[in-house]
Amino acid sequence: MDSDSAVVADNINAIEDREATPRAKPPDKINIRDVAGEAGVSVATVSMVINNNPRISRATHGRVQRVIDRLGYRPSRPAQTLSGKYTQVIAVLLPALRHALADAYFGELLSGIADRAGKLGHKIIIEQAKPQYVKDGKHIELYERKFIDGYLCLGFNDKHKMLTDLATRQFPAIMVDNRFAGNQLDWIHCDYRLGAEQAMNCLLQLGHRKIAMIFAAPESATARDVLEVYTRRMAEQGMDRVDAWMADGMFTPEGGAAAAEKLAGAHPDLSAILCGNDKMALGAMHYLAQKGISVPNDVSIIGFDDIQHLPFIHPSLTTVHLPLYELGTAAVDRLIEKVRGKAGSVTEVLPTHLILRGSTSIVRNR
Amino acid sequence: MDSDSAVVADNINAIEDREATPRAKPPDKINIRDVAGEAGVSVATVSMVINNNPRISRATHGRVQRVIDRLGYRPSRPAQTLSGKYTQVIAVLLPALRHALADAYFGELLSGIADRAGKLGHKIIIEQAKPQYVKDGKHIELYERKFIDGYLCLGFNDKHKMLTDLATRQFPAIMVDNRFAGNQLDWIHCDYRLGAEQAMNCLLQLGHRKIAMIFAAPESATARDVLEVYTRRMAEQGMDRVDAWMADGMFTPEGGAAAAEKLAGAHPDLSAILCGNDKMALGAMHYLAQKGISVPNDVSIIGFDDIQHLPFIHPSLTTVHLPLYELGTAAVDRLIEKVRGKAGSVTEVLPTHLILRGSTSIVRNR
DNA sequence: ACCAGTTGTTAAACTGTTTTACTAAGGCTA
DNA sequence: TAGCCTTAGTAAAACAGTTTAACAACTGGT
Repeated sequence: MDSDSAVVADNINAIEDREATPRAKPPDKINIRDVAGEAGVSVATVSMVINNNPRISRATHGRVQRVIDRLGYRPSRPAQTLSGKYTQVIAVLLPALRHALADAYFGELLSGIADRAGKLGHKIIIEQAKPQYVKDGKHIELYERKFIDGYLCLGFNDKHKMLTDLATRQFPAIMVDNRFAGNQLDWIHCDYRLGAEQAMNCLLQLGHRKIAMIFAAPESATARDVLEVYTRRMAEQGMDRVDAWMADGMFTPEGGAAAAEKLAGAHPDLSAILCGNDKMALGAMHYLAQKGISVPNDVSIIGFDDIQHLPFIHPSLTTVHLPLYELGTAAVDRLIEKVRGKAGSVTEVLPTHLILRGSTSIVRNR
Repeated sequence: MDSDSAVVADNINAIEDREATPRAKPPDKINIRDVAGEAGVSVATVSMVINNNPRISRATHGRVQRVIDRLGYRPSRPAQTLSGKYTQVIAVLLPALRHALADAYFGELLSGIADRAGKLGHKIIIEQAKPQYVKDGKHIELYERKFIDGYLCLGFNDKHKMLTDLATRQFPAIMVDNRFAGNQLDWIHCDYRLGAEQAMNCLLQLGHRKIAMIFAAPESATARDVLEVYTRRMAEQGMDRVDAWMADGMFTPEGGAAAAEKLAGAHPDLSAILCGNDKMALGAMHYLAQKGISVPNDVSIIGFDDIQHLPFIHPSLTTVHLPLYELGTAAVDRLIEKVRGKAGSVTEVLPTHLILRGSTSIVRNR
């Protein structure tokens, strides 16, 4: 009977299956061997077709590619990584700031990074380096367990000692928009010096001399670049004791407002304020408006960043444009080159430019 | 002598190594076999130690663990993934909005997702579903090439047809803070109906009847939930033709301002505006302030989201708090359960609550 | 006709882990 | 004391690719 022979067949199959593939695999999950069998070539050939190896002839390539398409075969990334050298994943490390993932500055950098990485067939993993995270050595695991090929470090400064972990181990890593103490790490950042010169040129040419500065995070090298230019340009104008003309605005609008209050209180005759970023400039403008001090008629304001989508700011903000998106794309390029061993040490600077808008005007005697 | 026998042993090892591994491997890269050899156990035992398998005795576990620590061994994730079932990575898909990565709403969701995923030993990959990305089928590759275990979809609505690709293939995926056409996908979202009821209760109890609404994205199910409650509650008050009381604010402050202008023009007697999110509420308030219309004396405003860090908003905004952070953590939990096969279909709602601040007050005859 | 060189393809080794089936030893019951 | 569970550990197969040495089939030169 059919059922009998079926049983026998089943038993035979069961034995053979036991020998060949103990657990039956779902037939829809096809691998490189299936493709090779179907195309009548070896797995090596299929692998070479996938990777566009020129050793394969056009004819074979086409034939195999057709089988791949027909079967809907997709190479397993974990297998490729295990066998090959790279993960095609890069980590984006952020500091433990509460709203880092909702920030215009990081958002612009991340857009550039994500777009470029995607275009180059890389994925990005985003991690926030919270204290416990660092204590557990998760940032080291990331590379050592072969999750990633390398790191992009955003928003860190000299205080973040965990970066030395990456430096001493020689992991491929690039600091984005900053430098790290003693150049232990490769870096690429906007030309904050140039930006500061552009801003100071603008204010000085408009006749301003009593220029205050709202800075933030002096533990960051690029922030110090700006401070240094500001200090020098002021000294050139005979203003030697600038310390009383500077206040920390903590990178936030509220901090900017508080700093503006402090500065305006100490120097009622100030005619311009240079701000370390747009958010602090926004806060300063808000404070001045409340006090009935007109921007730009009484006080001129310049920011840094040129963040998009500042809603309803009046007057519009004159600012130093930082090419953050381009910085993100360039950082990805440099990191991948570094991973591939094609790059020596990376130290690169991207030019800024001033965007003249409504918050600056010629100085007026007050 | 000891040194002699050591030399002999070395030679034997050298020969065996030559046979086993033709190319010399860098000695710093140690694997499970090295650990097994050093500890005098099989690789299986080491594997079981790593994974805390109870089959291993306390004594052996301790001995092997010590070797692991001494050698600084870290299991290779790609190898674990290849051999095992899971990648321990989840994809966060975002729509192709220009500043999605700099948005307070997404930022809060992402924080919850990132924190919870990290705590559970998972990594997150963030991808924006741009047209070309979808056309290339990258969103499908992500799962089929075993980059990830599953998807969290943020900010999508019924218009995003690419989600059906995930649904038809039965990939583990959860829509976060929305539903998808015909419930093809699992979802978890804030209780927008409840939020709308809370907001309407508030306004009605304050005596408001001429309540306008600034909505956005009616192609989104949760947005429709709010509209539906608004329409019903208005109808209960005898207000049947509400269409003229509604305007699309596009989720942006500018859109909110424009919508407020349109509504205030059509209904100079309106006494309150319900806004689909805080950003549009902000825009509406800005427009009203410019027109000399006082909030809340002349017009009450209620928003949705309770986004943090709205700088210098006066009066402070009464709003429906959405538990976005918690939603993010819950979404991760549900997705991982689903990946592990521990969950059936996921349809979950998280309660909202009203935060009463300064932008609402009792109605006043105008 | 023979040898060298080029081209295209293959077999086999290798990547680093998990898992399953098996074994040996020890303890318990009948 | 034989028989049967447990317990703790091992050997080997599987996972799904890449890489390389070797080889076969041509081509061209002498």
